[in-house]
Amino acid sequence: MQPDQTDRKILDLLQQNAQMTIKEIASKINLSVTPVHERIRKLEKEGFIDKYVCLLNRRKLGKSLVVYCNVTLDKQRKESFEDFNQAIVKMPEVLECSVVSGNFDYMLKVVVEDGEAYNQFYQHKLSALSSVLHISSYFVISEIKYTTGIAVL
Amino acid sequence: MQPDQTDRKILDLLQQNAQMTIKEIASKINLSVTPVHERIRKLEKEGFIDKYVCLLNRRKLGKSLVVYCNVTLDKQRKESFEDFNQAIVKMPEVLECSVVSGNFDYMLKVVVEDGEAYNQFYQHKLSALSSVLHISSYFVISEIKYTTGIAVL
DNA sequence: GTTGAAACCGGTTGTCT
DNA sequence: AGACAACCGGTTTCAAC
Repeated sequence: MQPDQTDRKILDLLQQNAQMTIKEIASKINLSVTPVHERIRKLEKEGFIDKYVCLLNRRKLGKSLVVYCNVTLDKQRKESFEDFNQAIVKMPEVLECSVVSGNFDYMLKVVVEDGEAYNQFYQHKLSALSSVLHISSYFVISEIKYTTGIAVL
Repeated sequence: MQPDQTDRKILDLLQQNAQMTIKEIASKINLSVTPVHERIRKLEKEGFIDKYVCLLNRRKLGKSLVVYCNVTLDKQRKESFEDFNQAIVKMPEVLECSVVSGNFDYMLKVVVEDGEAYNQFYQHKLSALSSVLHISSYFVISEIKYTTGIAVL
């Protein structure tokens, strides 16, 4: 079942700030705590809410460099995709990895300390995979926008 | 001041699951609740923790399509970058936008319902910006990995 | 940093409308 | 389905070690 407008309001508030209390949410949408509480439980149980996390400050923790990578695999080897996927999920530097359409196979988002750390990652981890044929790296110079919140209203 | 190993353990647990109680964290790192509580408050106050959010399930909410875009601006106009940045931050479809090095200017991550919705976004919102010279779109076919958690240990 | 206690507040549950 | 009230558990603060 798709969430109604009230549910969507709740989802939107929680994806902006998961620390908001049920009371605060209730007052914002002109309801009492009971229905808000029930709706949240329902949204969690039905899988509309995947998880609650905290977002850390990359820079303050020394992870100053973000790199988007385009990766092309060696399609001669039929096991290339499976091998690559399994290797990628184990790499903590890789935050996002998707198979994409177009003139390369994967789009990656990599977060590391600095250029030197990226060089290490590139040479010894990413290009070291036998399934990888080609990599293009795009270094983030300035982050204009970053949000985990999707449009729900 | 940089967080010590205990702080980093706490940060790692919270970026995996922000609902974990202080009690649970304390038992996992063999400490009592008081110091854990103090460390979390300190990490929040000093800005290592940016915010607490919930991550929604895109698919269940009908946002099935993710597209990475490479955007090139019209550099003849000196106000292009400022115009573009201001427009992008207002677009709820755009979750990530960064200035990057290489043969184009911006990398975007866009989340929409489907191909038709992307077409609408592309034609009427993104390419409608006067500062935009060229756009390349890479449609996500399969999401291999997605996490907001950076390596902190 | 630990323990224990107390106050507080939000989450949780049951009942009523 | 929403409002109200009582209970429970975790958070928060404090004191003493």
